[in-house]
Amino acid sequence: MDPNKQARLAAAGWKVGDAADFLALSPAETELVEIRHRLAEAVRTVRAEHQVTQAQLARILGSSQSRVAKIEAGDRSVSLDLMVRALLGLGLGHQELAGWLGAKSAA
Amino acid sequence: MDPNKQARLAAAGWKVGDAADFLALSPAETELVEIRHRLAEAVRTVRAEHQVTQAQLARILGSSQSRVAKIEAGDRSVSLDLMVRALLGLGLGHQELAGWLGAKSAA
DNA sequence: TGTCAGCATGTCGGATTTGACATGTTGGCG
DNA sequence: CGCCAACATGTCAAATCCGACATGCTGACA
Repeated sequence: MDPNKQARLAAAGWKVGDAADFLALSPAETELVEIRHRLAEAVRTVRAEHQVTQAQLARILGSSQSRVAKIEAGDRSVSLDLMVRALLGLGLGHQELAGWLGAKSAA
Repeated sequence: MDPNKQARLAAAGWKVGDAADFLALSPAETELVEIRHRLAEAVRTVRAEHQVTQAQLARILGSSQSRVAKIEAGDRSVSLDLMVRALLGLGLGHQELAGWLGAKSAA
C-alpha cells in the first residue's frame, strides 16, 4: 500500500481539484488517523511502564487528568502537539518517538 | 519563572534554574524544538525533491503560501499538526515520517 | 532596467484546542 | 457493603492556531 500511494502523490503536478471531489478519506487523512492512534497507544503504554497515573502526567504537562484520558482515547479535541508533548513529558526523545511512529504494530 | 511551570518541572523530576532559566530549556522543551526543526527541514527538502512550490503545497493543504513559508521557517505560530499534515500532503507515510524524525541529522 | 516567480514576514478575524471542572464508571480493599 | 483511587466523558471560557491578505525581498531573464 505504501508504494502505490506514494506513486500517486509523488506526481508534483497532481490536479488539486481532484482532492476536493474525493469524498472518501484521502491517503493523507488515513495516515493522520494512523499516526494519532499510534501516539495515543504510545502514551498509554509508556505511562503504564513508568507507573505514572493520568493525574500525575497531567501535572507534568500542566494539564488535567481528563485531558490525558482524552489523549489516550485519541479524542478529536486533542492535537498532535499535545500528544507529542505528553510523550516528551514521559521522558522520550525524538528517536524513541520515531520508533513508536514507525514500528510495526505488533507487541 | 511561572510558579505553575516550576511545579510541573519539579513533578517531572527536573531541576529548576533561576535567573537565566530562559536559556536553559527543559529536556522536553529541547526535544520539541529539535522535532519542530527536523519536520521543518523535512518539509523543505521533500517539497524540493518533488519540485513543488510553496504555493502549490499550500493548495494541496488548503492553506496559503505564507503559511507554508512559516512551516519551513519553524515559525511559532505553526503547530506540529500542520507540519505533519504538510508532510503527509507531500505523500509521506508514517514510516517515512518516523525516518525524518529519528534519523541522524544528515548534512 | 523592468518585471516576474518564488519565498519571507506581519497582522487580523475566526476557527480550533486547551485547562478546568462536574460527573459517571470501574475495580480493589477492609 | 461503603470507600477510594484511577480512569472516562461532556461542557465552556480563554488561549492558541489557522487561512487570508498585504507587503517586502531576491534572483533570473529579456
